[in-house]
Amino acid sequence: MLRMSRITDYGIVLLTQLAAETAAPRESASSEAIHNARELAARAGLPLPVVSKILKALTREGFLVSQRGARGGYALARRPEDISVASIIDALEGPIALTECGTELHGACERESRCAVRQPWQQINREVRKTLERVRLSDLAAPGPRFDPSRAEFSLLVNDSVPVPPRSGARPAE
Amino acid sequence: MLRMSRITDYGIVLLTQLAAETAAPRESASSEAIHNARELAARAGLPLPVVSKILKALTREGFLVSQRGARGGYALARRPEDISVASIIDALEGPIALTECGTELHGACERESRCAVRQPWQQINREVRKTLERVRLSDLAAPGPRFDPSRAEFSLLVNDSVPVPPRSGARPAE
DNA sequence: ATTTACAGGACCCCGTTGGTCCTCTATGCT
DNA sequence: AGCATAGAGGACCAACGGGGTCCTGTAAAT
Repeated sequence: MLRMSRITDYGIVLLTQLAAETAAPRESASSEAIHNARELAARAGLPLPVVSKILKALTREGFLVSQRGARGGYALARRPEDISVASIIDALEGPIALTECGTELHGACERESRCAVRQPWQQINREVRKTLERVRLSDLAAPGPRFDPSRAEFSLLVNDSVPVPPRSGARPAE
Repeated sequence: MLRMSRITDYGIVLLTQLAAETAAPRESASSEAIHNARELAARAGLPLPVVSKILKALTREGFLVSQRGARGGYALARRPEDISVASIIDALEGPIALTECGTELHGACERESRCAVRQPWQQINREVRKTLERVRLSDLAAPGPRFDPSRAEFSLLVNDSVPVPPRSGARPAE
């Protein structure tokens, strides 16, 4: 169904949690914004090992900064409004492309030179990507009821204490 | 990578072939526009059984009309400009949704009432869907160099005799 | 030194997807 | 009438990838 992988879904949820925290109370720069994997997993209602894996990936990809050792954890590396949903998907899922030949890279499909649908697909992919680029992490985390579809500002309830279980498959963290 | 299934990809290629045929030479209504599965498979460079399966599905879903028996085959049920890419994806792949809770139907995610990212995702899905709805089969099949991203009109070469192998995995039909 | 947490792997199971095949029915042709 | 063609429908299978677990190493705080 035109799906993203679950990992990406989870990743966005986790980043949203961090972003909400960051945005909401104060713009306290440092220590308040750090959260360890266990805590984030619990809040998201996801198994710790999975969350851990995702957080590591997000760190490698530059979305998070990590602090090792006791009292360590993760914090956003950039401001939520500087992180687009498209970039998260790129990082966790590879380049956004509905079809293989939708990628700009050549060679994936051998007879691509004669393919009639290749160019249109690339165009479609660009459109979809633009849509996803307009949506920022701050839009997902924003508590205010801003809501303008064409500008991609969304409203939602951020419930700080009881968060964000994304899918039916999610089991309680342990 | 935010992928569509290969079946859907193939389906769009097949429909595009039919559409190009319909549009290009003349608007001959009837007998010229019918093509059997074997022929379409050969032209697409895809295995016949797979193509057959897809064509059956597209018929069930109302995109094609079929003629059984000798000299039978398939033809477009509607005009190419009345068929959106979104509707094809819907038919072959289920509802367009990046995440499960992106669907409008409830109950998929048990704790959806408290989920912070649900509403934004629904919005995002609607945006993506709108993009895919603007693209019509006629845009994919059109030989002319119309090209206006914002209006979703695309240019491409339609090579009539040697067509449209979609992916690297495709083997010659037999 | 001990404990807490992240880093980076290896590993494995299960579902989905793509692909095949077989039988039945409808239609055209001779 | 009978044969050949072509779609309908469904069972079945095999490969791949995703998501989930676990283990070992290292950094930092107390």
